Amino acid sequence: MLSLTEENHLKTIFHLSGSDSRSVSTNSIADALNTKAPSVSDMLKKLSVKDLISYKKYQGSSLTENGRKLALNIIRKHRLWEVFLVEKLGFSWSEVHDIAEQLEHVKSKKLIKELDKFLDYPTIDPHGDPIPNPAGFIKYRNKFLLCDLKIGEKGKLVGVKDSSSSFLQFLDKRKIALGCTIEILHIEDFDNSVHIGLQDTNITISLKSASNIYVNKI
Amino acid sequence: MLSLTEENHLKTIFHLSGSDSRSVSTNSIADALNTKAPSVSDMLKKLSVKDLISYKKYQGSSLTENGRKLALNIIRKHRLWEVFLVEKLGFSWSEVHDIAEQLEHVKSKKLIKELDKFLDYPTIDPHGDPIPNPAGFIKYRNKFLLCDLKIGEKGKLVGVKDSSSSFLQFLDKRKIALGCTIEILHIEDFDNSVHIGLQDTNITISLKSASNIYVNKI
DNA sequence: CCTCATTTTTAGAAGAATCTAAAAATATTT
DNA sequence: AAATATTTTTAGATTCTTCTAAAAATGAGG
Repeated sequence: MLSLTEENHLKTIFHLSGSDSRSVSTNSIADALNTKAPSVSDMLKKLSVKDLISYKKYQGSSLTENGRKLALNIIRKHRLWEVFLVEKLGFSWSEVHDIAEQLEHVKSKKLIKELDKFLDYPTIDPHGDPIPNPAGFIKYRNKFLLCDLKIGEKGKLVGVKDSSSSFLQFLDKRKIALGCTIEILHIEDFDNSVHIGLQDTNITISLKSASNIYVNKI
Repeated sequence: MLSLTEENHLKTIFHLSGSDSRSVSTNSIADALNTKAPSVSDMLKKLSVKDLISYKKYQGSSLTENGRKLALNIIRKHRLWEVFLVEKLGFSWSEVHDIAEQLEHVKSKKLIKELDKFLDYPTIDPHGDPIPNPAGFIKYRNKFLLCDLKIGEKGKLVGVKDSSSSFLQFLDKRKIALGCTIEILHIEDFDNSVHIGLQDTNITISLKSASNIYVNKI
C-alpha cells in the first residue's frame, strides 16, 4: 500500500518524464511538488527499494514497469473524477484539478470500476487528456501545438499543455473550449502574437498562449 | 485546517456521545478508532486547545459547539457520499461505509454543495440515518428498536443501529431492507428469539438482531 | 475509609514526512 | 583542465502520529 506522498511522487515522475520515459531530475520533482530537493531524495530511495523507480545517485530517476502501472492507475482515477465533476456536477474545467487531486487517492477498485461505467467509459478528460485503461494502457493521440501550424491551416482544439486554472479561465472568457475550430490567420512579426479565427470572431493571442494549446489538424 | 486524524476523533466523539451529548471516555474513543488510549489522550489535548472539545483530565470529553459543527459536517459528507455510491454507482448498503470513510475527508465546499444537488437533496442515507443540513442541523426521528415492539405490533424498517457489513448482509440475504414492513408474531420464551412476519414470509431472528433494527410504528 | 482494580495520563521512543545547512558530485565556463 | 557554479545528497533537527511501559488519578468492595 502506497502513502499519499509516494503516490504523488510516482505521478509527478510520470508527468515529467513525458511519453518517452526519460530520466527526471530531483529538482524538477521538488519544484512540481512544491517541496525541497532533500525530501525528494529521501523518497527516491524509498521508491527505489520498492522497485517502483530505477534510481542511481546524481543520475535522476525513471519509473520501472511496476511504477508506471501504479502511476497510470492514479492518473486514471484523477481523470475519471474530473469527468465526473464536469459532466455530472457541473464544474468548469478550470475548477476540477485540485478536487481530483484529492479524490484520486481514494482506495477502492470497485469504486473506479463503477464510476467508469456510470460515466459511460470516457476516453478523455475535460482537458482533452486521454484516460488510461484499467490495465494501464494510455492512448496518445498525435496532436500539434497551435503555434506550430502554418498560416491558413485549421485545427480542432483537443487539449492544453499547462492546465492551470488561470489559463483555462482565459480560454473560457474568449469562448475557446475543447472541440473548437481554430484557424491561423496571421502571425505578427514584432512579437509573434497569433491572430486566430474562431467560430464567429477573430482575436489575437500571445505566442505563449498559442504554445499551450493542442490541436488536431483538419 | 484539520488533519485526517483530528477529523476522525471529532466524528467518533460525536457518535459515542449520542443525541444528548454526554461525555465520552478516552478508552471508548480508542476502541472505536482501533488505536490506544495514549494516542487519544494526546489528541484530546490538541482538540481542546483548538476549542473543539471540552476536556478535563480524567473526566472524559465532549464536543464544543465548534466541534459539533465540524463533526456534523464530516458526517454530512460521509452520508451524502453513501447515497451517491448506492443510488448512482449501484453499491449495496453493506459495501459503502469504508469508501465513504475516505471520501468524507475530501475538502471542497462546492463539491458537497453540487453533490447534494446532484442527489436531489437527500435527507437520509442508505442505512436510514439522517443527513445533517449544511448548517449542521440534524433531524432525529423518533424510532423504536424492533425488540421493543409488542406482539401484534407492526413497524417500518427505518434504520439499523450497528451498520457493520456482516449484519447488513444478513438482512440482505433475508430480503429485509429499508422501508420493509415487519410484524412481531411471537417471542420465544426460551431464548427471546423473535418470530417476525415480512412481505410474504415469516422467519425467526435472534434477540440480538431484533435489538439492532430500528422501526417506526405503523 | 482503605486497599485494589481500572482508567487515564505522562514519559520516552520510533517511523514518516518535512525542513535547513553543509558536504559531495556533476556540469559549465573560461 | 582548473575554477566556479549548480545540482544532489547527507546530516541533523522538527513536527505529527503512533506505540509500550510506568506513574497517577479515579472508582469500587470490603
